[in-house]
Amino acid sequence: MRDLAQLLKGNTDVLILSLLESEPMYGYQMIKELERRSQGFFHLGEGTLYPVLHRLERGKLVVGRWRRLDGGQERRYYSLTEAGERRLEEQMTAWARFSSAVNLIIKPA
Amino acid sequence: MRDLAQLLKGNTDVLILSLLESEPMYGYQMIKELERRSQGFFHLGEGTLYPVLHRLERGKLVVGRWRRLDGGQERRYYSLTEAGERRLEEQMTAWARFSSAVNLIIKPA
DNA sequence: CCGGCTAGCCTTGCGTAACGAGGTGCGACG
DNA sequence: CGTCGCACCTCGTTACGCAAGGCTAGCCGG
Repeated sequence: MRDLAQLLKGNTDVLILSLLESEPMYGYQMIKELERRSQGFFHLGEGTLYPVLHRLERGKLVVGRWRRLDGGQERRYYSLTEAGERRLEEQMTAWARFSSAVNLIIKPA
Repeated sequence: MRDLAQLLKGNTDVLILSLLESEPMYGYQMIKELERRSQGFFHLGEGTLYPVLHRLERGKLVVGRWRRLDGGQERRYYSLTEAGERRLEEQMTAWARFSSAVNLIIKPA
C-alpha cells in the first residue's frame, strides 16, 4: 500500500466534514474538490470515499438526499447535521493537537 | 480502537527514527521518551513499539545491539543506519507535505 | 453503430498496522 | 511472599484505505 494511505487513516472524516462545512456536495464532487483544494495531493478513490460517506451517514453526522437533475441524472447530495458540525470541531482540535505533538518529536527544540 | 490509533498510522516510523537521531535508545526508553517529549500525548503500547522496531530492523533502517548492565539486566539499544537517516529525511518531508495538504482542506483560505 | 470516455453511484476482498492482553524474567520494597 | 517497575516479546482483533469490479447514462469519434 502507498505510504500516503497510512497517513490518511483517521483523517478522511475530518477532510470530508470540512468540505461539507461550506456547502452540500455529492460524492464525485468531493473527490474532485479534495484534489483541487489540496493542489493535487489527495486523490481519494471512490472505493474509499463512498464507504466513508455511508459510515458518516450511519453515524448521523451527515444526511444524504437524492436530487434529480434536468437530464434525469441522479446525485446524492450530503450535508452536515448538527452532530456533524460538533464532530468537525472535535476532529479539527484533535488534528491540531496531534500534528503539534508530532512536530514536538520530529523537530526537537 | 481509539481515534488516536488511526491518526498514528503511518507516523510511528518517523517518530521512532526521530528519537534515534539524537542518540541510541532501547525500546522501553523510547516509550517514556515519546511520552515526555510530546507532553504526555503519545502513549505507545509495548505491543505497538516492539513490532515497529523489528520491522525497522528488518528494513535495515536501524540496528539493535544487546547490552548487558551491571545488574545482569539486558537491554537492546537501537541506532540509525545510514539508510535510516535517509528514510528519516524522506518521512519528515512526507509529513510536512501531508500536514500542509490537510491544513489546506480544513482551514480554507 | 460501436467503442471508449466522463459522470455518478455502489460493493467485495485484501493488506497494513496499531493495540490490548498475555507471557517471560529480574531486582527492589514492604 | 506479593507486587511493582523495568525490559523484552508475541498473538488475535479490528479499523480502514484501496484496487478492482459492476451498474446506468450521455456524449463523441470513427
